[in-house]
Amino acid sequence: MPDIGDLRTRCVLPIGTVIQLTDLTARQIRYYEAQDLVHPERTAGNHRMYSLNHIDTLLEIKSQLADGFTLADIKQLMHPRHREPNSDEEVRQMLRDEMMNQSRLNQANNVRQGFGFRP
Amino acid sequence: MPDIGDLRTRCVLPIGTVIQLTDLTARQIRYYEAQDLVHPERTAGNHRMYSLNHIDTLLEIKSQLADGFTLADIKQLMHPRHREPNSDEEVRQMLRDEMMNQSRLNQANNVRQGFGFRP
DNA sequence: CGGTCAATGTCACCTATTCTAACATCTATC
DNA sequence: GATAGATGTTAGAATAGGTGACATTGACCG
Repeated sequence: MPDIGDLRTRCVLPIGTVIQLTDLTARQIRYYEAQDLVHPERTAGNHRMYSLNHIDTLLEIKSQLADGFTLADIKQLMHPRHREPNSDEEVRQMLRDEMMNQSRLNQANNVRQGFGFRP
Repeated sequence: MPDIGDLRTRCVLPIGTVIQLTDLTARQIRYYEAQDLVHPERTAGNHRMYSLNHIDTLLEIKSQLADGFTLADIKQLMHPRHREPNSDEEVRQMLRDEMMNQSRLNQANNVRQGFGFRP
């Protein structure tokens, strides 16, 4: 009898389902993994399997990308490197740069004024 | 943006996942469907897809089978045919029969005293 | 005991889904 | 225009899943 309680963290969803739930393409999902942003499990046959938390992460990535962030930025935001020299300040600088650098967003459809959090 | 809220009813799990979560075999899962006890959706490519509610149903079936019920019994229990002549009484009689008929359970491992509900 | 039925196992054959790797495209930036 | 980041596309191979048929097991019953 398996433990059904931890469904948020259990990897039960194949990539086809993830495509449906996130509206991302397989290419995108695999690329974000290659960039070290999601880490699905693998079946014995090497097929990726995702959890609901992975879905949330992917939707978050999608949202950040739409806001003009880079995958490298998002990676930093998700895994802040405390204790490493200059890293905190570097991240803050990147965020400041992003907020100043509205060029990407100006061309985009929705011109928003903030990111919901301030460095 | 898909609606992620109704995950209990959304069919997102392939049969391989269902096998893991229920500890049933593919043969059993498909047979219960053939007996009209579960009704998964199908992908465009004809692959079965299950929801969390389907998982619950399958675990319930498994439990009832372990208690000595027949798939036909379980179907009646799940879809009681009200309004049909004698059907209610028939089901009650079946339940009484099951409770009296301990032969199957005696051979089984766990000799239980009740079913949690009484007709 | 031999037959029957419900439930499950197993196998063969076919289709769908996913995998990796490589190359192409598009866009913003320098 | 060259570059880099993000994504599209395609080919070829492997895994996962589908159906259908036949075999097996264990109760039950005359």
